[in-house]
Amino acid sequence: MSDLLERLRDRGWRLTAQRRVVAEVLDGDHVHYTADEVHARATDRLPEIARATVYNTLSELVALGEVLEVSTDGRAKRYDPNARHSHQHLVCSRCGTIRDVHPTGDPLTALPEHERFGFAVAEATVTYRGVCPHCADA
Amino acid sequence: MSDLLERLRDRGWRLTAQRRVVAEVLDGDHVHYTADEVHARATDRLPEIARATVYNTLSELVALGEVLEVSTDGRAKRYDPNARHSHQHLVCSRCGTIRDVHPTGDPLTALPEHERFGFAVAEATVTYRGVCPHCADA
DNA sequence: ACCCTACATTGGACATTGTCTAAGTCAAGA
DNA sequence: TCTTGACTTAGACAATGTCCAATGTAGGGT
Repeated sequence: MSDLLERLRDRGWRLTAQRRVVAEVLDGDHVHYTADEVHARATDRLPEIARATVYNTLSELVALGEVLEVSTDGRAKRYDPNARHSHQHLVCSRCGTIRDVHPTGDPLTALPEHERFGFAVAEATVTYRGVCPHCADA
Repeated sequence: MSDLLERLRDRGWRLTAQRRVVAEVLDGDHVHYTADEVHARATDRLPEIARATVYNTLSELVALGEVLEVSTDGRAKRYDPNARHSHQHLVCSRCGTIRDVHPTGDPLTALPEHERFGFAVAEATVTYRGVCPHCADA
């Protein structure tokens, strides 16, 4: 993620202070912030950044394939900067904590041809749910 | 689904016209309506049913395990009456159409112990995405 | 180094989806 | 039939996301 800004500039992205800050907030693995969480953290570094700019920038990063959009609970979408390594998610059914996980095999192969109904199936996302160790104690 | 109302009455559910209508709308397999779609269809049969009642009734049906809540796109949740047979979903990435599908094997077994991070993993939901035949033509 | 200008940002209104509450209504048991 | 606690209602409110016109600015051209 550290050379993200260079990759984006190479693709003709105009580099503004706002975009830099959003990218910095998402830097680091295993982060799954909502748009408003990104906005709150961005505001720490650039106090007047607008909510709409955060939404715009996140959408662009998703469109460029640099960030994944994850919606595990029907509430706010979360943004996952770990887009370069295929993975799935494990979600705590109590507190909502998310971890990246790596199941074995390719889930696409589990869907037989006669269950595809003529769709050009391109992707399979798996969400595992269970109680995390922290919530199990409480 | 046809004996749903009897099962619910056996569990002490108070049977009102509103609840009956919501259950009737969800009757039939392979239906994946949003709450507002359920409300629109319920209104055809019972013009003054309130939106809140539809939301309440759907939540109760989910809590009772009679209906599944599905959120495939971060937009409105959809309600799936096919809760009695385990299945997954295939979603068109253009038009959002949803089909029930039955992959082979159990996706839970694909998550090794060392990838569970101490979670008591209880469930795995898989969403397949691709372009449906209808959208491929257009 | 300084302009241009196309693209980005801003703030706030608006849209969608879902939740809550207080007051009125009714299903079902006695 | 009466009673009562559960159900329904309407509308305000909350959370999340989108849109727009006005303003600002990054980066190329000179």
